[in-house]
Amino acid sequence: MLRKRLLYLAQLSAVGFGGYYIGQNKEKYCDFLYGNSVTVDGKRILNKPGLPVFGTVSAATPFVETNGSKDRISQIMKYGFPGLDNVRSYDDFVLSYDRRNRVPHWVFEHITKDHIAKNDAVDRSKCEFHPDESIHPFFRSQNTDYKRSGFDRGHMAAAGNHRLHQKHVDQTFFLSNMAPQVGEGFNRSAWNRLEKHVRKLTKVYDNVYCCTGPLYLPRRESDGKSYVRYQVIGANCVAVPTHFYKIVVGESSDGTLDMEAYVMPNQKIPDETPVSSFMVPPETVEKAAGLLFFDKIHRSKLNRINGKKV
DNA sequence: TTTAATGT
Repeated sequence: MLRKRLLYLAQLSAVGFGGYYIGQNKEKYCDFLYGNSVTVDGKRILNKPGLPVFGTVSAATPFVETNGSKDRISQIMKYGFPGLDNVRSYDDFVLSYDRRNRVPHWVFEHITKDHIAKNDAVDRSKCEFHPDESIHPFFRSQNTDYKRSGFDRGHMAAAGNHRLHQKHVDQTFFLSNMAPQVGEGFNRSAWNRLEKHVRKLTKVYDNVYCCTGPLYLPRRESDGKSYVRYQVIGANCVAVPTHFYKIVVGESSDGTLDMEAYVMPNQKIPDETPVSSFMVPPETVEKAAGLLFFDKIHRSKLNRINGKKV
């Protein structure tokens, strides 16, 4: 049974990332992206989202007081930490900003029927893209960075998920919520279809929780070595991600939870490609992004992952 | 329908 599940996950991996290499070899180019188990004290543990194998609080967390060492920490860090995670809370979504790449690390949304219902008081065409003044000017992206770059200012928290108030949609137009996306064939089609799929989940689930962000995946080059290679645009060198991920949890009225995870390459994707072909095991995204998603979810509440009973 | 850029 376990063997069968591992095989299933391996197949999903091949399908999901195959999109990046359509018609090319499907050879693994970075083993850690595909691993679905970890070794702790010599024991192999199958990764499962929602199972914080290592605990959620790092031993290096600067705010944990142990044996009166707090004073030492404040001595060392007297003149400030170089960075924490730059979390920004807006009225209807939350994000963590990647100051190095001038795009989000992750964007979190809670979506219900109400949030996406038709609302004449809300008009997307009134919205304008604005630089986010809450980001330090060194790390802030500007409209000029995107202008004539060939890339769309692609929403991470989708405008269509925030139709409760005009103010909510407006806030999704901060450039801190954007990443450069291929326009035709991606943002305006395949990625848009994925966003619509997520909105449709509110027909099935009372509550939908959605985390979205960029990935910079390594690929094998002709010398046989793996490199992470991505374009940067504009005077502020805004990173063009190689891929984007979306991890969704649907919560039913009885409290049971279903999870779906997707990775799509930031490139023109044939229109007929079904959204489901971009499904990947959630832990694959976690390893690639360096993030843990929904790690407060208790295993007993998790019903399905990517449509498969767990 | 929703996703956007470009040129005037």
